[in-house]
Amino acid sequence: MSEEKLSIAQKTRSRILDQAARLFREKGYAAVSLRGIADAADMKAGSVYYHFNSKDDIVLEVLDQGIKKVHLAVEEAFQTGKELKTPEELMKSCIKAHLEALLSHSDYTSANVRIYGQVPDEIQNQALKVRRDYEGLWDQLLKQVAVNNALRPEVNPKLFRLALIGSLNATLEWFDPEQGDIDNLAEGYSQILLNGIMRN
Amino acid sequence: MSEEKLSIAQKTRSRILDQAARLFREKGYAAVSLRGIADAADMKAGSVYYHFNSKDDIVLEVLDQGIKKVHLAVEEAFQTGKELKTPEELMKSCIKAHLEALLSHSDYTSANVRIYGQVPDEIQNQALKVRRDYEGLWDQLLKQVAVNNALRPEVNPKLFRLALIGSLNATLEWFDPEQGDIDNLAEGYSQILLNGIMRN
DNA sequence: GTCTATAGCTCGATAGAC
DNA sequence: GTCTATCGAGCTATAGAC
Repeated sequence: MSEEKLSIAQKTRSRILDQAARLFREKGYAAVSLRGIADAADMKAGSVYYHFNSKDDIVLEVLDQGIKKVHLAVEEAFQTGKELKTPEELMKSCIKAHLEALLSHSDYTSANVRIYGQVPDEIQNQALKVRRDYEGLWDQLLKQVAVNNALRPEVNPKLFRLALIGSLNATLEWFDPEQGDIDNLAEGYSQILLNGIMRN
Repeated sequence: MSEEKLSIAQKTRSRILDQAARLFREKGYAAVSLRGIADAADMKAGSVYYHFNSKDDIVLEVLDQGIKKVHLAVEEAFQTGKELKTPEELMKSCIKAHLEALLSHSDYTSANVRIYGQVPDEIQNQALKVRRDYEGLWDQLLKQVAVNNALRPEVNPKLFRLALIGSLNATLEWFDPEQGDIDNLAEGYSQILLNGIMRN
C-alpha cells in the first residue's frame, strides 16, 4: 500500500497537503489562504499552482484522505474479525480501529469533520461519495451483528450508527493522543456505547 | 424571562444576531463578512457598527447564546425532575431537553459547535466560561445519578459526559426538525446511551 | 519547479452627511 | 440610526523570468 520511493514532486505535494490539513483544522476553510499554506510548506504562493490547480483541489483531497484513512483501518478490523470474533468483540475492535486512525491522522480527520459543512457545494458533492462508502461499511458491520442475534430488538441500527460515529468523531475536540491512552479511550467508549451506563 | 416590548434598536440588534448565527453556521467564521451579515439583515455594512463594535463582538454573542439556550432548558429539566423521577427517567428528560433546545435554536447552537474552534484565541477564551458551566451541570446531574447507585461501577462519568454531549451535538449535522420527530430521536438516543445495544 | 510581480476583487473598519 | 465613500490590507489566480 505505501510506496517507499516518492519523487521529489510527490514529496512536495504531500508536504503541501499535510500543512493544508493542519491549517484547515485550526482555522476553518475560508480563513486559510494559499499564501498561508505555501508559507507553512516553505514555498511561495505561486509555486503551489504547479502542484494543484486551485485551493479547492487541495481541500477536496484533504477531505477525502480524512475519511479514507479511517475507512481502511475499520475495514481491516472488520475483515479480520468477522469470522473469528464474537459480535461484541468485533464491534469493539472496529471502534478501536476508528479511534486509532481518527486520532493518529488527526489533521486530516479533524479537517474533514470541521470544514466539510463550510466548503462550496460543488466540493461537498464531490466529497460525499467517500462519506457514504464509510457509512455503508458500518451498516454492513451492524447487519452482521444483527444476523447473529446480538442486538437488542428495540435498537435502530441506523440511529446507532449516527450516534456512534458522532460520539467517536467528537473525541477530536478534546482528546490529546500525546497525553491520553487510546486503548483506554476505546475500552471506555465501547463499554458505554455497547452496554450503556445504567445498572440493570 | 422574555420581554414583550423590545425597542426598535433591540429588534434590529436581534435581527443582526439571528442572521449572523445562520451565516456562521453555514459558512464558518472567516467566510462570513460584515457585508454579508448586513445584507441578510437588510442594512448596509456601516450601519452594523452602530449596534456592535466589531465582527468579533457579534460572534462572541452568537457563541454564548448557543450554549445558554441549551443550558437553561437542561437546568429546568434537572431541577424539575431531580426529586421526583427515577435516575433513568431524570437522565432521559435531560437528554430530551438538550436535544429540543439544540435543534430548535439550531442556528445558534450549530454555529457554536461548528465555529468555536475557528474564532480568534481571545474570543475562544471569553466563550469558555459558559461552556464550562454547561459541562458542570451535566457533571452535577451524573453525580446525582451515581449517588442513587444507578450507575454501573465501571462507568467513568466524565467520559460518559463527553460521549453523550458529543453524540447529541452531532445530530445537528443530519437531523431535520421539519421532517423528523424530536421525541422519537430523544427516546432512541436515550435507549442507546443509557442501556447500550447488546443483548445481555 | 520555484520565483516575482501584479491584476482584480473583497475584507474590516472608519468618517462624516443626513 | 442608517447611509455613502473610502483606506489599507489581504485574497485567488495568472504570467512570465529563471
